[in-house]
Amino acid sequence: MGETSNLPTAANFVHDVVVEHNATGAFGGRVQTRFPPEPNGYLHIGHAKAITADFELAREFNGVCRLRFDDTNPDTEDASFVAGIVEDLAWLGYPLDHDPLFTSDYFAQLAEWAELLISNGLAYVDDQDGDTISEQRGGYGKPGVESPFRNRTVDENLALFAGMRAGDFDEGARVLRARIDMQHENMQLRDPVMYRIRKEPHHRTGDGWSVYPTYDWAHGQSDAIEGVTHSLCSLEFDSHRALYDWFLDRLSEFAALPFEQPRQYEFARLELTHTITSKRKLATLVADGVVDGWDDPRLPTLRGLRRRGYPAAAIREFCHFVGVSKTNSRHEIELLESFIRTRLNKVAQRRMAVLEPLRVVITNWPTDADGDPIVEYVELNNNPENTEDGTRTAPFSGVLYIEHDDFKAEPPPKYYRLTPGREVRLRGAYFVTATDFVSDDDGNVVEVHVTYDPETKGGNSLDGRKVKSTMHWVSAAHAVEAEVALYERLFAAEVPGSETGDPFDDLNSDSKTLLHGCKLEPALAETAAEEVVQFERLGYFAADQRTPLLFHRTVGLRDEWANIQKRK
RNA sequence: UGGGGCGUGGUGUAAUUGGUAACACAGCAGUUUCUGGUACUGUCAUUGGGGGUUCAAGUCCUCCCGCCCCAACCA
Repeated sequence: MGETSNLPTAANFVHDVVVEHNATGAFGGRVQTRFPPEPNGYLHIGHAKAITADFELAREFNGVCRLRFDDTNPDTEDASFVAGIVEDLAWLGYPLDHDPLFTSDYFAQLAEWAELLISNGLAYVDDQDGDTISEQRGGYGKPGVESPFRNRTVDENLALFAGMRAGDFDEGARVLRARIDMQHENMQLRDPVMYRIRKEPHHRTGDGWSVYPTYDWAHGQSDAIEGVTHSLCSLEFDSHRALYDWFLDRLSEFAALPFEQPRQYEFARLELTHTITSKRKLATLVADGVVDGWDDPRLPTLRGLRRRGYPAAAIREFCHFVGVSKTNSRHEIELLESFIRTRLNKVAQRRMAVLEPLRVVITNWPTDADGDPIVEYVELNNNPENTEDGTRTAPFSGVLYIEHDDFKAEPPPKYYRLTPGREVRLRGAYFVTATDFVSDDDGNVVEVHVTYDPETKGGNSLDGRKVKSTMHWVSAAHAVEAEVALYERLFAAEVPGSETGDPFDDLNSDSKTLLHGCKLEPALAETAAEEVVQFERLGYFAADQRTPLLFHRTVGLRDEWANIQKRK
């Protein structure tokens, strides 16, 4: 987490609010936030922004931020998500220093407070069904209609709510509603539902409850119980703030709240181009097998990004840079990728790997007494950005693999690489000149013949002669075979669904390419699981967490040659 | 249709709170380079629109326009 604090100050209006509060003595200088996911899915990049906003705000003011599971809906929640979220949070850089909190731990307190509101005529049991209640709510600019059950006596309400709690009624038969104002211009205040009946067992409380608090009734009260001061949430809860305050205001009239009343602040959620952050839609992609699970490297889930090789620190830096504001916006995925590259450029070890191999024979390479090509070992830098990472050695011999794209029988304009008659450098080894090539029946080049200049050992010419390009290579006799997964954007459109309204219409059917028979330099066989290395000239690649010799392309290098080709 | 939020370059975020538009990404043009990588240089907006106040407005006033959110017993 330390790195983040070294970044320049980014936009954060909540930060400014806290500064203001501290200046005026609000909350006694205390800052407490919370990250409140519902355990009904895995965390994604959008959550990363909320997480950094919550945790970093607390950290900056020496406050505390705690994880609280907002588990008020037994229909959708699952214990496996609880564990997954805790794990992802730790990976992101926020390991828990406390047992996670659960809204379900406050169910008893919440119910007690609900009875307090009932006793003061501020809540009532409604026997109508959802459709009726919804109709009576009215509409924007249209008045609401009061429920015929709105004026039940306190005793009747108390008895009925007790019955709801006892499980006397079926799901949907009754709800507890706040008694506010059916004509309120803010629809949220038109007698919102506080409790509904659910018979589904809860992942923690089991069959202990048959009524469950709604988000609105649970959230502010949970914040108050914990002593949260600044309760951050996304923009769409803006209209809920009045309700958040109403509950707390009323409650504080009848009960002593343990802390000063928390306040809610809304900020814009993080949206990125070429991807989606809807939990429901991500779940659909997983369920339909469009991707290979929640940790598919194409997904914006934290576990997907992790598997893909995105460094947690880079994600944090990105979130910090993006800041906290109220403007609805969508960041270009390229910005995130630039943070990934910047970080990886500093730390990733350089290696040579040939993804689409083309056989190269050095026709003048010397042989030993048995007639076999001799083998030399060349020394290579592990990381030009950090000489302390030292060097390694790679075997070089008379038969090699180079990238198929690195040879063209007929070079296009501005092509610097190998082509008949041209001399190039094989990184760290020798200058070679293409003399000939072999094609198959379809005209595809299958082998290139070159001659090498023994005077250029190590990759430099004695006469100062320059070469246009330096290419990576792998010795055929020593190559380690591997699989490499290449990823493109999961969604072709910048804004998935912008045309048809359905994001899935913009799914890119070619988002994954699995390459077999890739040739790696021997040092790559020792790559640790999850380590990200740079395949020189190609990009950053992450070793799979479970399968050895499987690499995922994290992100490509910036590629000017690709831009040149695109322009044509 | 009522209420609320928001509009600065291709994208996102700034602007000492009225003082002459900054940073990053992307793009383009170059320099350096044993990665067409990195690094470095240059270039790329007059702030949704109109009117007003002022020596001075992205910042204040006013009218208009546009986008987003709210009528789940989801969160």
